[in-house]
Formats: sequence, structure tokens, C-alpha cells
Amino acid sequence: MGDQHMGKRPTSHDVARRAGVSQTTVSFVFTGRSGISAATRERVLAAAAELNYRPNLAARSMRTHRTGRLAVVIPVSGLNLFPVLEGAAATARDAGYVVEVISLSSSPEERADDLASVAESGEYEGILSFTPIRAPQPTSTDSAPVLLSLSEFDENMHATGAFSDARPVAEIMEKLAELGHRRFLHIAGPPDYPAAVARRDLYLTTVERLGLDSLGVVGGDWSGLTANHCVQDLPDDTPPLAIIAANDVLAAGAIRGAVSRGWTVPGDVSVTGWDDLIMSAHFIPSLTTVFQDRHRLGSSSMQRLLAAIRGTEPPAQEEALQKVVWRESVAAPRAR
Amino acid sequence: MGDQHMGKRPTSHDVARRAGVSQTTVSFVFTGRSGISAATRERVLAAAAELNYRPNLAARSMRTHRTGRLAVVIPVSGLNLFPVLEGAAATARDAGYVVEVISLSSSPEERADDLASVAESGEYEGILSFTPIRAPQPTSTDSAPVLLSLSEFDENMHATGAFSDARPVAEIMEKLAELGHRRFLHIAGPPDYPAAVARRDLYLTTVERLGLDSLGVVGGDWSGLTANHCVQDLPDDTPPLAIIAANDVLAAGAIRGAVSRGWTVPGDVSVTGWDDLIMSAHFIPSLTTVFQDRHRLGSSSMQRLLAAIRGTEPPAQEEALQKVVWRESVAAPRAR
DNA sequence: CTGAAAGCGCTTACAG
DNA sequence: CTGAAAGCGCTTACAG
Repeated sequence: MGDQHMGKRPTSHDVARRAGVSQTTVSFVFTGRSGISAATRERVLAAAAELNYRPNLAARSMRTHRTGRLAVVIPVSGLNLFPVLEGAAATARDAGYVVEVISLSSSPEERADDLASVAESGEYEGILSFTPIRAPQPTSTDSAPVLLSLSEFDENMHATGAFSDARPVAEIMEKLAELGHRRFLHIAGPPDYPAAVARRDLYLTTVERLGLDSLGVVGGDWSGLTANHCVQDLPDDTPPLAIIAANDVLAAGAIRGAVSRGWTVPGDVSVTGWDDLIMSAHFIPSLTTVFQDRHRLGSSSMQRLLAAIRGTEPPAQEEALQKVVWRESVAAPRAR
Repeated sequence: MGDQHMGKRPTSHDVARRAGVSQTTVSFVFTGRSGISAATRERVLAAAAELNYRPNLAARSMRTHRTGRLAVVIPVSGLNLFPVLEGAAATARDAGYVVEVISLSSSPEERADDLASVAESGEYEGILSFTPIRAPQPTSTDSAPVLLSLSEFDENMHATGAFSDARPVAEIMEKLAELGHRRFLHIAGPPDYPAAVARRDLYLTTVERLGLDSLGVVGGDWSGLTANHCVQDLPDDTPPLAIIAANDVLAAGAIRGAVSRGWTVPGDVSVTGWDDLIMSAHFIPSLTTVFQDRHRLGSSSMQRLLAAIRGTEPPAQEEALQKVVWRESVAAPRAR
């Protein structure tokens, strides 16, 4: 039954023939153009359903000069960005866009070229990057797609905000100071991560503002082993101490370092992290950390990209994307 | 300079005009058709470079009836699948494909429909799923795209293998038995996860084969808290005990449960996990676990999808994707 | 409210 | 070795 059983996809012509209308009318129905009588529209839709017709997007794209496609640039490694991706993809889908995953080369030099060629390909209306990028030089001949970089990994975080918002650092340090802590140490992440820099800067500012003693800033990568060694290198008479680690892995490493030299956590040393990794709640002691709503982050980032593409105002950020989670790794300093 | 400065994308006609050849010749050069003189090819390429020309993929797709696009279906939640996605995307790119992220609805009923409509959209030559799926009913009118589900999340794992390969369970238990362990407990994952079922089954088989004592199988979700409670519920005289947990989060929860009731790990209780989460090496004690090469997993899954699309033989799996990592959470049982 | 016709930018027989 | 021409499946003025 039906005109098409040869495995060939039905076209708007097939639908038109079956519905007894012109192909133009079929197109009008599917593009939602006004001025089609309800009866005609019904006939067309029925015929389309019988044939299992769907518009050929390539053909449509060719006429409209719109691809309806957005690119997502994913990093070579890093956090669990999957929830972010989910949020972004769901939001894009609701807006009628499709999201493509772009994998870049591993060498940094090629990465820039890769990105430039993605931008110039003309295949995307917008690009959302999860990895630090520099906007490619716009070429004269084409209008570049809108490019947005998730600020966690971006150099423009002060402009874009949300992700690398370091404010929880201040909240944590204030609370620790209230508990009686005076001596602090920051274990920092890599200096090329804007979020790491933001946390470090706010640590320094807060030490100043609250008049605390700082043993300084150590570390400089995301390795738990580095954090471990940093703590091993501290003088024996360091405790009581509060360690602000730039993420949970560093916090875990720091705790291992402390425990291995006989310091108790949180008795001698309080430690805080960032990210609320899935195992952080089960760590011994469980980690005080900063939870990030990554799904919502992805969603709101995508909304900003979509707004930029459409030239509309981006929606205001309703609520904080981060929240301090207080757990066992923090306590008042033990009297010595 | 150049014919195009009005922001319009150059077409093969523009290139042809500039190179002084026909548009057909330009097309031949870009599709790599043989029988073009080196001189002509040079002229065309030079003209294309000057104009910054790239073929319009929508137009090409319309003629070739190939989209060059693959879909990746991502789960609502789960492991850190980002490395898997990277591996898959990189392999697809090398094969000339582009990968799109498909987000499914959160309700299970809609998910199946969502997937069916993705499959029927005609937009994809293949679909790789990270989440358990049932192949949609093929409609009579169109040839469905190739559909492959990562077996970690698939019901067909016995057929497809790799990801849910539970063999490390046997390796771990043999080693523990050698160390002197007799009494075992399995903390299982959810029964709808094929990988969880595979690990549980192999646990049971291995208990039998080695003639060990099993306290049974407990748990049934991926929650560390559940694992914690399972251990709390054990009789006081349980140790020495070896706990095989279905993943690292469960292992961490189990250790917390053991420690909280005064049992030492690994003195009284040995515990093993799965996944080698980033914090597992820093846990106290560090976790014995199973490392999975997820990047390679993504890559080899994509290779299988590509082979299926092309109708060629999938490449043989060179090497094990998983490896037991021995750490502090395991030791010979302490004499009691 | 509906239709005939042009054309988006390509690929691919076919002819020379 | 190269080119003229048809046509992929749509959208969109334009005309009625």
C-alpha cells in the first residue's frame, strides 16, 4: 500500500500527489505558513503520515541558508562535563537545533587551526566551547558563527561569569575564621585555568580582608599527588591549619598527606575542596566542597549562545549555580 | 580583491570562473575524481584558496544522499562518559563523519519514541548509544540507520562484549583467595545495568568454582549510602571478609560502613571497586579497582559502528580495555 | 486560499 | 582530459 515501497524516501511531491494538492502547498504546511485552509492542511498531514514523510533537511538548508546546527567543542580531558553537555543539548534541541561534537587535535597549535576551520566551515550557526579557546580571526568573506566559551575554561571569565565564580571561597573562609581558624593554606590549580586563578585570587583577597595568616599558595596542577607532597613538606608545627584546595582531588591528596604524617582531619587540619565529586561524600572524612549544578550550567550556557545567535537578550541568571556543602573535613581548630 | 566581498559564500561556480574552468571540473577536483591534469587541479585549488571556498555540504548531501552524520545518544546520568565520547568523536572525524549529540526525554516511555524518531529522521547514517536502548521497529518505507549500543549499557552484552566484560572479577577473587580469603560478599549495582549483572554473575560463578564462602549479594543501586548500610547490617563476627563492590562508589561506601563500626580496612575487611575514579587513588585506604580505557572504548565502539555502516569487518579488539589496579584496600586477612 | 516556476549549490552520467 | 546539462528536494516571491 502507498506509492512508495521501494525504500526511497518520500518527497513533498509524493505527499502532494497523494493529497491532491501542489507541492507548494505541502511545503507551506510544513513550514507553518499561514493561509492554508484547515481542510487542506489536514489532507496534507494525513498523506504525509501515511507515507511517513519528513522534509529533507539538506534540501531545506540549501534554500534557507540556515543549517540549524551548533557545534560543541570538547576538551581533551577534564572534569565530568557530561551533565553540562546534556543540559546544553537538551536546551538546543528544545530550540530546534542539533548539537555536534567537535573533537580537536591533541596538539595545542593544531587546535587553534581546527577550531578556525570549524568556525569557517559554514556548517554551524554557533559554537559552544568547553575548552579555552581564542576566537579565530574572522575572515573577510564570511560571517563567522557566534562563538561562546564556557567560562570555567575561558579567559574571559570576568566578562562571562557563572562558571568560574569563585565566591564560595570567601564563604568558606569566613566560616572557618568564625570557627577559630587563623592559619590558612591554598592548594591551587593550574594557572591556565581561569577558574583556578579566580579561586586563588579570591583566597588571597580574603586572607587580606579578614586579616588571616596565610602560609601561601602551593600546588599548580590538578594532581592529588602534588597536593599530598605539598602537605608533607609543611613544618611539623604547622597545625592547626585550614587548607583551601582548588578541587576535591587536591583536597583528597592533601588529606592523605596530612594523615600519613600523623595529623588528624579535621582535628589538626581542616580541608575543603570543590566540585562535589561523586566519591567526596564517602571520603573519610567526607569532604566539605562546592557543588556545581552542571546540567543547569550547560543549559544556561546554551541559552546564552542561542540568544546571541538570535540577537536577543540572554535570560538573566536566576540562581547561583554553586553551593557550599559542609561535611566532616572541616571543624574548629583543636587547641594545642 | 576577489570576486566575493559581499559576505556571500563563494560557490563552485565562483571558483570555476576564477580558475577559468567549468564548474564540473571544480567539482571533480573536490571529489577527488581521477582524470584531472595536475595543472588544472593546481589552478582550481589556488582559486579556491583565494576565495576561501568550501563545498556546501547540504548541497552535496542532497545529491549523494549521504549525510555524513552519526548520532550519539547520551544518558540522563551515569559515569563520566566524556572520554568515551572523545574517543568516539575523534574516530568518527578521522573517518569523515560528524557526530551529533542527541538528548532524550527524561521519561522512559518517551525515550523510546525519541530514539525511533531519531532513527527515522533520515539524518543519520548510524547511531551509537551510551544508554540501554531497544532497536526501534524498522518502518517499511525507509532503511533504518545502523544502530549500536555501548554494551556497558546494553542488554546484548554477551553479543557485543568489550565494555561489560566482567572478567576482572574472577582475577580479583582468585588473587584474594590466594591471599587467604575465604569469606566473600558482593555489593551489586542495579539489575537493569548489564555490566552490573555480568559482575554479579561472575562473582557467583567464581565463588562456586573456587569453593569459597559467600555471604551473598547485597545492594542493587549505585549509591554509596546503600553500600554503607549493607556493611553496617553485617553480623559483628563477620571479619575477616572480602567485599567485591560493583564500582568505586559502592566500595567507598562499604569502607565507610566498615570503618564506622570499628573494622579496619584492609586489616579486617578487604574491599575492591571498579572504574578507577579520579579520587580512588587518594582514598584512605586507596582503592583496588578496575581501570577502563574509556577513550579507547569510545574509539573502538565507533570503529564497530563505522564497519557496520560500510559493511566491512570490524577491527579485532587488540587488547583488553580493562585492567585491575591493586592498591591499599586489599590485604591478606588478619588472623583473629 | 492555492499553484507554476525559479533557483539554492552541488554530483554525475554522458558526450566530446 | 574537460564541459553542458539534468536533477537532488526543498522554499519563496509572484500571480491568480
